[in-house]
Amino acid sequence: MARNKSDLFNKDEIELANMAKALAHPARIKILKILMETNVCMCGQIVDLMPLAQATVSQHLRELKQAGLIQGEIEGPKICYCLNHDNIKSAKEQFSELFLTICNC
Amino acid sequence: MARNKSDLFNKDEIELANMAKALAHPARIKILKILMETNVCMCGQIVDLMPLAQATVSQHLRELKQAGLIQGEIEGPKICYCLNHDNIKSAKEQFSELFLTICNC
DNA sequence: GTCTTTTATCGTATATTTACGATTAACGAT
DNA sequence: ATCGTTAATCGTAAATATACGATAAAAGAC
Repeated sequence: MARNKSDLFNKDEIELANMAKALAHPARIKILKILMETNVCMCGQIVDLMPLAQATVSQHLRELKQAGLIQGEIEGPKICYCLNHDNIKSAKEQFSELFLTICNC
Repeated sequence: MARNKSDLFNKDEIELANMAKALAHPARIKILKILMETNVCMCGQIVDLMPLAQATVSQHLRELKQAGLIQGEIEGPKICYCLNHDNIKSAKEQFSELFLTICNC
């Protein structure tokens, strides 16, 4: 069983689960906050603000990018990361919908 | 590095990440919806509605319980699971706060 | 061209997650 | 006491996530 998740659960559930997975690590939440609250955008600057090695931060950035929560714009040898507001908005709405469904509050 | 996460990230970030992790699987999202939308509450009934084995569903139930999103009340040999509305409300607020922080929308 | 800076990727080790069948435990009914 | 029923747990296999150092790649500066 469970060879191919897309057969077993509906698309909304899978999408939301993926979004939740992207948020399921404190490092990634912190990165999102850094990108919003500071004018930091480069990987190296983020590394300086995090208790993790450069390779690890890069891996987390990739996951956030894959989830669509951030995007990276190449500026010469550096890359300026920024939040993808459209997709964050969409994620926000997906979570809202879930809580609307499961929370009578 | 990263021996003890609690030293490396702040409590809010870790809590939210844990909540996100609890939601980071379509099976668990589906279980929450089932508990809200149907009058099903027993593990066996949930199994019938899911494409997973009883042991696997039980494992997912345990994770939801650990995260505080559901609770189980023993009724003889069965256990009636139900949503923990207080904690779901709290989770909802945590996510809201995150999106308020990272989304200018 | 070569050097420097920046970030991604590789290789790898460890931990966690996910799934299952089989078994156990708990309890009501007989 | 024995028998069903229900759910948890055990044991295990496979996949994924997390972390790191080392290396590679890309691009501007010289």
